[in-house]
Amino acid sequence: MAFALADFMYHAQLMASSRPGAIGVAVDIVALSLQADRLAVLLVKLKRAPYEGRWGLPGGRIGAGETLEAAAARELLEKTGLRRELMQVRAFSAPDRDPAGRCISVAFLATIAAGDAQLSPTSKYAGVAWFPLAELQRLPYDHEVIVAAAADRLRELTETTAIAATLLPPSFTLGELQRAHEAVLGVQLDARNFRKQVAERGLVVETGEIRRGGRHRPAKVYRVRARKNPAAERGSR
Amino acid sequence: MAFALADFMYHAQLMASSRPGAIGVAVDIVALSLQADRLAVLLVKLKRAPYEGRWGLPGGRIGAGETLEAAAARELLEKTGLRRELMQVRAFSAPDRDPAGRCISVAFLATIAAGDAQLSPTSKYAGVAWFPLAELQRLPYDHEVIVAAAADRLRELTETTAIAATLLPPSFTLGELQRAHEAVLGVQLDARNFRKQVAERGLVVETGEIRRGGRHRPAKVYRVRARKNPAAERGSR
DNA sequence: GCAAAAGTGTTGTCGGTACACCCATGC
DNA sequence: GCATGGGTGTACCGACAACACTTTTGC
Repeated sequence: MAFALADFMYHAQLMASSRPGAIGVAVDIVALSLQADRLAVLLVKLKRAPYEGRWGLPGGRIGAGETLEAAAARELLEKTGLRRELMQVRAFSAPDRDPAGRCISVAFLATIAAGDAQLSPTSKYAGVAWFPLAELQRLPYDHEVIVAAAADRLRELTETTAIAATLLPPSFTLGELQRAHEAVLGVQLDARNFRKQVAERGLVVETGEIRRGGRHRPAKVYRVRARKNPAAERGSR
Repeated sequence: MAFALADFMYHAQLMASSRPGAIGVAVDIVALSLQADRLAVLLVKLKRAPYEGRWGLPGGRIGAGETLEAAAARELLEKTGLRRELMQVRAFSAPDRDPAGRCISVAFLATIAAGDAQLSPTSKYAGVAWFPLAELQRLPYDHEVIVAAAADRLRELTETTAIAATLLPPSFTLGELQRAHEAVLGVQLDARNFRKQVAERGLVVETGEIRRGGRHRPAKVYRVRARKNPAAERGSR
């Protein structure tokens, strides 16, 4: 009986690993932040062959009872100590993307506030560091493509929402917000137009505080406003 | 013998779905088309427990050497005989979304031209049919959420691209294109503004043909223009 | 001739962009 | 006093929305 069971288990496992359904499912996290007013991505020293020791995106297999979103949040927490809402970017599934075996990966985007970017890596990872996007080295797996897709998504969102504020501390000046937008979009913005639009859209509200520092006029401090309802009427086109 | 094999398969499947690393990976296809000027989704009679016999999205596990995109294209081909480019929507991964065992699914959107909507189901599926989105019944799994997400994606794309033309035959009149946009967006459009914008964006070109039919003035026939480069300069905001 | 869809222009509004100067402070 | 970033208003333009009538055909 015991033998029969072991035999069954063995075959079941063979079936499982050779069956088309037995494909690894992982998440990769593209955590973006501002470092010296430049967009930077969080990379970790990988521990798994064949890329052990190289810098790559944090990530890993999803757990049995876990959604992809939960797995991504867990991985981010383990590697950085940060809890964040993550946005799905898309799935990457080239059969040869992981030389260690078939594994698809769903990429997630996380925005990290500048103040939180001081890392508290756990013992699990020796190295965790920010790398400016503009001068990114070659990355293992298909991580370069994933980073590019996530950055594109952030750009799209920045053009219509206040997501760039999540790259800043809870309160910030309009100058800081403008520099965040510029870093994400990769363009220079006109201060007057930028302020006008931020005001019109009602994305931020004044806190009443004033921040002074540097040899210049003090700046009003703002925070993001609780999301306005985006349900807008659609007109004719 | 046949019984033993079936029994073994059943247990192997149970095993596979209970192993942490062995999470099923599937695709679901949301094929959208126009039926009588209304947006409709392709559903098939499911064959797998516990929803056998119910209508649901076509889909299935991905193969060992297959990308998600290839799997989605294959499933669509198998169920409808149609070859189409598919767009990723997003991944759905609630642990309990499939009562038969842990399985994440990546949803794909396909647009089917009205002329191709005559189905040629293979013997593999008894039932394949179009269902108007507006009056969709309850669907098994999380298919309702998936359909909604795909329809949203189609709406977004319709507002900026000529994707709605892919719901039509290769050549079409502007009236047909307008009705396609209206069906997708769920609003009435102004004919003059619609034509003006289509012309300005250069999304379509005249074929030179004239289509006459019905007791009214004949219409010029158009086809989509090879994609204009969407690389546009970004201005200040 | 009449029903039915095709086809066509103008006007007002609004959002986006370009552009230049004064303000408050630290040094 | 000067360097630095904060803060403000106006004018032009292009995109979008609203709006009505003539054209061509089938019946």
